[in-house]
Amino acid sequence: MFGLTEGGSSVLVRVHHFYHYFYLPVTDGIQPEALAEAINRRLWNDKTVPRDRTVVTNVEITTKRSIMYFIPGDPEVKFYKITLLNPRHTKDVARILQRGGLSVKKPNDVTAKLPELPTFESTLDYLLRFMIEVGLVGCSWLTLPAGKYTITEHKKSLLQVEIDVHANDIIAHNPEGKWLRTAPLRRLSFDIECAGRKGIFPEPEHDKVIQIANYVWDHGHKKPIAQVVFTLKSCAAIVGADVVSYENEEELLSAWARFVRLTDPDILTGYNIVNFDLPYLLDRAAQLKVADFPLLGRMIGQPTTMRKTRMSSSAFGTHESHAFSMHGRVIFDMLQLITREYKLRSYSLNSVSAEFLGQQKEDVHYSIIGDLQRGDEQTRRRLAVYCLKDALLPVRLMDKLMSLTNYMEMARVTGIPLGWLVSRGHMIKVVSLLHRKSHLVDLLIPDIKRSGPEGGGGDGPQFEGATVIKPEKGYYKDPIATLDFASLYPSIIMAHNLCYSTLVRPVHLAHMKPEDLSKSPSGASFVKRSVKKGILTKILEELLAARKQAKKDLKAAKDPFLQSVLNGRQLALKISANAVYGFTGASVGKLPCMDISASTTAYGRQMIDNTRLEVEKRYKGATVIYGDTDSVMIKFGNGKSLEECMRLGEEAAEAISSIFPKPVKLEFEKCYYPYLLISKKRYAGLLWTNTEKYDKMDCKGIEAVRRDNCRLVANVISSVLEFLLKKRDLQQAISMVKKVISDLLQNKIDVSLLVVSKSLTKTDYENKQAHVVLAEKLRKRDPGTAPAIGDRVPYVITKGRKNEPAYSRAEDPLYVLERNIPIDNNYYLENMLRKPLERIFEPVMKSSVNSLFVGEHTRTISVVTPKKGGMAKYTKVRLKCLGCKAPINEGALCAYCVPKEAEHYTKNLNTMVKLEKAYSSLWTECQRCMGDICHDVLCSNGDCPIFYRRRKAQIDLNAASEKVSRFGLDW
DNA sequence: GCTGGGGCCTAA
DNA sequence: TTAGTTAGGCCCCAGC
Repeated sequence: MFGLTEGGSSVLVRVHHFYHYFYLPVTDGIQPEALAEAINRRLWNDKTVPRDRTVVTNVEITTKRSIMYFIPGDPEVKFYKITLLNPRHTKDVARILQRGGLSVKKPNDVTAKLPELPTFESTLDYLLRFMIEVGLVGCSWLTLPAGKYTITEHKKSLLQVEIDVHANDIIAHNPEGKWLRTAPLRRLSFDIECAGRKGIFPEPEHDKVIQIANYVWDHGHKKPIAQVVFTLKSCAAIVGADVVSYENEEELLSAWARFVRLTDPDILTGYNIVNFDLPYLLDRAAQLKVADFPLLGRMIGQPTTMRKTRMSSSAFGTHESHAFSMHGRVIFDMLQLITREYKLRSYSLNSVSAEFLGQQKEDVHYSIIGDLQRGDEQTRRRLAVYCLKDALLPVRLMDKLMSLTNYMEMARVTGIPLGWLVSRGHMIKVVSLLHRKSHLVDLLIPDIKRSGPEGGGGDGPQFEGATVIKPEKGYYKDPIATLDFASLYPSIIMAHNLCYSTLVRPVHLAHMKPEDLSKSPSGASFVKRSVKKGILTKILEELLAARKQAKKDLKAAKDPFLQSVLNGRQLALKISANAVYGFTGASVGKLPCMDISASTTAYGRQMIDNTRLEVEKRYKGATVIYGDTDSVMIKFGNGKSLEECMRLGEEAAEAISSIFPKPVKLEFEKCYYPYLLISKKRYAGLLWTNTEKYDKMDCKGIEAVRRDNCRLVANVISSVLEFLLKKRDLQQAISMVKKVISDLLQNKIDVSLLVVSKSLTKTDYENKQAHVVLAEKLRKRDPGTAPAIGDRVPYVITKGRKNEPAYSRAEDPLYVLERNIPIDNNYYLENMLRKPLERIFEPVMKSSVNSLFVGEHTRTISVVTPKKGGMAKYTKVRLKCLGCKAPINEGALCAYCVPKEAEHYTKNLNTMVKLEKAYSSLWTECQRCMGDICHDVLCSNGDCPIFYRRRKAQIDLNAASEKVSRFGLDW
């Protein structure tokens, strides 16, 4: 175990005498010793282990029950507890028993062949088994009593203290009271820069690592311990940071690895370090044969290794990733964390920093990095400042988002180690909770057979889900009350005692008293809690009780650090409670049980139906206009005031709650007033929780909150909704839309607002799609920077050739900007803006919605000649007179316009001056953003609207000054 | 021009 | 070696 003492010294605790084990149901007549011998012999014969090795050290008979099914009379069952010397062989031993055919000697000397047998808990991780048995949860404190441990003399690790202890002597503490606070874990945040060949994205086989910037910052401290940047070649001094320069790359790498060992962080962080910085460094060091570089872990002489992984889940999507063996340090990549926890349009460090920290960073394109490196110590300093910022931002994000605090609390609440929260999915949390609770009451968890890839699983839904009430679409000027079931699925599981351990199989139903049973609407039977309380019920009750307590403590807490810990805890408890239902329904999981999940949703469907009936029965003139899963939206009648609506909602929630079993609770939470209901899962309204002032505008499922359209659409829809709901001014909404349409058709909209981004989710697609086709195109342009699976691909739709399909007209926004490729404005209007606008205006407009899209404002302005494709290739661009656009051969004006030269010249000059001003103000804005008004702006941040405007301004300015120069009046 | 299904993303 | 669930809207491609 790696950790810290109260005084802040780092400690490695080496735990001895804890052996892994699992269970097997007893076969009559087979003695434990004989079973142990048979298994060991089989392992020798199979040459799994050499003959001098004893794998199974002990088998004993214990009395337990399986967690699966309630059996009439709830009889105890005998199991062999099979203990192994080394957990590594658990799988081999379990497999021998599962397959059957093991020859075991009976006491009467007859040899019996074991049948195929189910094993129990052999897949439980050894580490988790240890923690459960000792009562230890992740990120918690433990005591080693004086005299019960020894301090190791010959250390094998980098930690300050190394201790040997017997597993039985460890005293674990619940993270409460005195043990609530967390240890000040040391974080090292780093970022690398690399460059070599011009214009090519760096590859570790060819391109050097030129800088590594670092922040060492203990969690909970106000200031960093160190800010260090390692550079290749000299670098001018940076105030507040240490600069260490090397002439040779091998030395640089070796020195950084030494720095890691010296600062010895508990947590390694950064942005995309898992899939870029760390693999790059390890590959590069291998290439250069820097032997001591991989020694980044805390165990002396144990190098860090890396392997590629591919994780996919419906929750996180598919991601190709890397796994590292780095003992004693948790790799906490902020990119990974943020993609998991937040749904954003873009996950670039820039965009994420803007979103959460309100600050941008200079985004230096990789092609410029090489030039800065090849310059002098000043340009390298420039790069180092940039690199340091990239190392700082991840720590800032971690603190701002409370990521570490929240994750540590999640580790405590679910009992798993911190690192697992980053490297594994949601299921492991429930597995841990299930094992912990089961262990206390002698229930065993079966190892379920893995069905093959095409086995039991399959693609479609495995059971019926929730009800979505058919919406009465429209715009409601009356207040709409919303009633919600609080924690619906957890409360159903508790109310009906749904659990693995309470499920009764059909064959046993006849042997049970009917009054002990309840049958769910989906047909499964469970025993009532008076007979046996389910494990899931217990887990959920404890989670919810703990959450109540955490919220209470949070209110009472004065210290902001403790407040954040407690807030993290109540959040973790809520997430964990909600994960239980999903776990039972995860068909490819550790312990799926469709009877539980299908019953849960079936009860839910019944409850929402009943709620609706009750509301409409009890309140004359009330209608449930919509509802989804756990909520109903009620219109109590015409002309009701907000106060009345709230009072009725309150009353209805209270009254109707009583018809459901405890702890189910229907709550009145809010009113929508006014309310726009577009369709199932799509609505918007002003949300009121008091009668004084609305809380906010709430949008669900509408384009304004979706990430699969461009910002222009989201912004316009948001504004329209604001006009309609807040100001209730249809005319203003209409004129705003007309203005946007007019701007769009006249090319006045920023490219950044037209960028669409979609996730690349797989490799083989059936149909062609814009983001997929573009990703392929980009791969051909530059394989190094092309989007990978799991990335979001940004694009704009260009004009392209005539009749060219939309998917092949998608183009990289930066590419479009640089080459001045025309954008298909009409496509944006007709295919992206029109339908969403129609859907929103339709319920509120008396006249035809079509009027929005015809008229003066839809006049198109002629656009620049396409530079590529179409006929442009074959036509030579001819000069045109700047006065009357007549073709001319040279100069600025045709013969007719020459007399007015002074006038035309002044006009063009004024235009140029105006553009110059616009450009320079954008330039200043960028300089301000990068925090340096003395240097060139190097930023090319594809997420920043200013960047697009600045580039566009530059292009326009160049065109204008080109025109002015054609007059040949060089002053 | 219509329809079905793939794909994406969201609600809960 | 690993992955929480179903319901549902809507855009676009592909095929007729």
